[in-house]
Amino acid sequence: MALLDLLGQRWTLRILWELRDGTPLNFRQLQERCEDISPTVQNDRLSALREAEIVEHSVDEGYRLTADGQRLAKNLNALNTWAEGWAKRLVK
Amino acid sequence: MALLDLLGQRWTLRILWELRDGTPLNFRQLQERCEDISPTVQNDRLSALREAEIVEHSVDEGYRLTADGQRLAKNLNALNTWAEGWAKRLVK
DNA sequence: CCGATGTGCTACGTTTTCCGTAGCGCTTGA
DNA sequence: TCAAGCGCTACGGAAAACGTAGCACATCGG
Repeated sequence: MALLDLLGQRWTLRILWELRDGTPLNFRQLQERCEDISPTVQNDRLSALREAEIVEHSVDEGYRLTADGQRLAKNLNALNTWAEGWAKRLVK
Repeated sequence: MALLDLLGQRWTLRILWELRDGTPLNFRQLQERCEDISPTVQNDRLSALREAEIVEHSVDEGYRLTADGQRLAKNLNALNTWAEGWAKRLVK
């Protein structure tokens, strides 16, 4: 599972999470959303995601998911649905 | 998303991946499956996953997914289905 | 032309995390 | 009694991430 190597790095999932709804974000917008990410790591992750053709960069719009990336994002949404129920059960 | 903090650590996804089919593994078996994980980190992750009630430990059987964990694992399987097609597209 | 602003991105010293190896304390079976 | 297996930990070195500052470039108003 090469995917696990990619996703199992700090911030990778978070970046995909912030891009999941399809609206493009530029470098600094993404940085704000991710709150405490350093630009160094952000760029590392974006490079890897672009290499993997999950994220693409348009000069005038910013970073956004590719078609593949959007399919992946759907899985993240499913994951989130699960996580909401899980979080409730944990608190109780 | 507290879940992302948990999953976005090295080895966490991999551990879940190795436990996904439901058969329990003990500490050393899991270590073999994960190949290069150090016991320190393995124990850190297992502790966190047990805290989150995603993984549980039975003395005579080993580590296995909880009911919640199995629901999570289904999402991982879906992710894997996606990843297989994705990997093919990348190579071409 | 010239500064102000916004872009993606990088340099670099510090901090945090992870790794690798060895081995502990405990239980079980011969 | 003692060897083997269990979960797990100590600890020094290596790797990754962080935080801050700022670069090079493009655009736009004056």
